[in-house]
Amino acid sequence: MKRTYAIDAIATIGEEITASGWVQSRRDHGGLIFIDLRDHTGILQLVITPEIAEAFRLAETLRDEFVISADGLVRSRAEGLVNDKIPTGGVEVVVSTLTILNRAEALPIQPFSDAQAGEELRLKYRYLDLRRPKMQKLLRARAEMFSQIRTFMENNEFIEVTTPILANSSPEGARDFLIPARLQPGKFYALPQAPQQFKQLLMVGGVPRYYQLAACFRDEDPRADRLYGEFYQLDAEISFIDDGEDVRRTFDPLIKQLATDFASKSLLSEDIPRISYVEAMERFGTDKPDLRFSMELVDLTDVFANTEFGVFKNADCVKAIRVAGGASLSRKQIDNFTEIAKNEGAGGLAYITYEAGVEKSPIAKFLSETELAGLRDKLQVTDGDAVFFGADRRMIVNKVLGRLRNEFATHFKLKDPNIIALCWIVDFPFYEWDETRRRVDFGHNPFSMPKGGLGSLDVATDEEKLAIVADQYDMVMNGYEICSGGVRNHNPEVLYKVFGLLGYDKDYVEAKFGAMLNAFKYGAPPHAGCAFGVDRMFMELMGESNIREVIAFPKNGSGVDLMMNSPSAVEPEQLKELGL
RNA sequence: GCGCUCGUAGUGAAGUUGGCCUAUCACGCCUCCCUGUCACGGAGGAGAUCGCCGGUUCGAAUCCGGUCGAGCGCGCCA
Repeated sequence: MKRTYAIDAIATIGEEITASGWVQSRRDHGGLIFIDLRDHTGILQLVITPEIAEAFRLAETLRDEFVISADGLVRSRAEGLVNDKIPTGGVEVVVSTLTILNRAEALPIQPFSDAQAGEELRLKYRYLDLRRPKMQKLLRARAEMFSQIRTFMENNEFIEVTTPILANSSPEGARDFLIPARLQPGKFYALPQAPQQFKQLLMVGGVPRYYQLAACFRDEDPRADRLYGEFYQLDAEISFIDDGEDVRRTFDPLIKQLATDFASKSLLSEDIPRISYVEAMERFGTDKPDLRFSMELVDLTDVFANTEFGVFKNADCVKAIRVAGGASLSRKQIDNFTEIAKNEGAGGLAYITYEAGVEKSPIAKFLSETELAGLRDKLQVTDGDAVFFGADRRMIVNKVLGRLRNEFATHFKLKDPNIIALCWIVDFPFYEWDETRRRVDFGHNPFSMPKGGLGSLDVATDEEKLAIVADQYDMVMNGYEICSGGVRNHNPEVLYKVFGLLGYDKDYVEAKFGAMLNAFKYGAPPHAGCAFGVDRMFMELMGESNIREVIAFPKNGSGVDLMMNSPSAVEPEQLKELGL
């Protein structure tokens, strides 16, 4: 007897096989029973006739999702009995022995219905949800992507090193998950937000090229593109390089391969553009631009330098985006976009629509003919377009128009799901202005190298500090940040200095990063690296817009695993043992 | 923490300008019939305190207030 998956039955006509799986459906004709047997390869029709009395008796009791095994002869179906809708529709198995391996109660959700259950129930009964062909496909695709990544890394001489899950709390960054240390009462481990320090220590330890498909843990509120609690990174680091471009060039082929060979998408361009942070903010209003559509921000501050229109006159900066076909937007739709603009900090949303060569707008009458002409010229306006303005402080204008650019692209369906547009955003500012605390703070990773090294840090004013550029870079895929990396700071003097500029003294730095500073005293090579958020990248490559959809057992928005009921209370004895 | 949207049989939806709702439909579930179906078909049946609490009203699934839960966004995420 030969064990067979559903799809393999096609190749075994005339043979006796054993097929196992779930009952997808039972069609009981009284004197003849058909069973659709389902496994991960598809559906196989079983035929049970009353001549085989024992099998027939069992078949009459079958219900959806019973787990069964059937022995029988594979035969071609007669003319007219072929089912063209499934690959195995030309064959069927005449059952000689039927075994019920397990029974199933009536299901709380119907995984195979067109009307899919709500997410809450799908997560609670994830093991049923995972039986759907789509989820089976996603599980296998993720394994395939991981396999291609590992092959690529190994071909490029990276070695995988696993780093501790029980690690230290990191002072910067996200909220930590803390683990009480039983053997060290009063002290705590933390789950790593990323293996950042360990991978740098591997460089000091003489590992030239490290990678890891690393679990990372952050206790921050989730989003549609951000899982709660835990996620995976392709974490990598290379020693003896001091230029981020070397890292970027290393990974360009991998990401292109995943987009084309793995996900069967088209690249917007073979060459992956490098765009500076400042340029990205000016052109797209964001540091993670979706390049599948243009609709760039155009600076009109010059055009309106001498304007009489109050809103523009009083603004530091006036910019606009041209929305092709925007003149067709209804009043109500424009109100919706205005609401979005206001949520991003805009006072309102000025706009002009162009129809039959005439401006139609609540604000056109405040603008001179020269201004209107300059505007048309700079934005290359044609009939049917609409132009939307931002006028405020430069930072707010960029943020508002950047968000609107994205919303308009969604509204006008400019985000082609078959195209992958990649870019690297480079030269992030080392420091950022923290508006709430009214002070300069780290913009990103304090471990990255300021461009220009120690010399660049010889500054005093906040303005000068904010102008320092870090050798730090992100890769962006269709508007999602999928990678972040940098040339690391392997020089203790520079590390003291970058913290010093924020008012932290040597003792603070040593207390927080003692292990790494110590290591750097004994011969640390220059090194650089990056980390890809593989779950988010996988989501976009699969054309999904919710990251939980592509993960086997995700937690919900409140950090709860609805299936396992975690987190949960623990026994008082357990707490006592931990001294809590 | 804040904003927006949502919450109706096991599941997915309709009803939400108060009364015609004794709440509709599909799928699922239960009983019976049926030898070529494949979303099998046919006959019958059970199943909902309309998330929860309170209020307005002669009357609330529907209006109001509160509360709980979910999704999305903001804050947050070096």
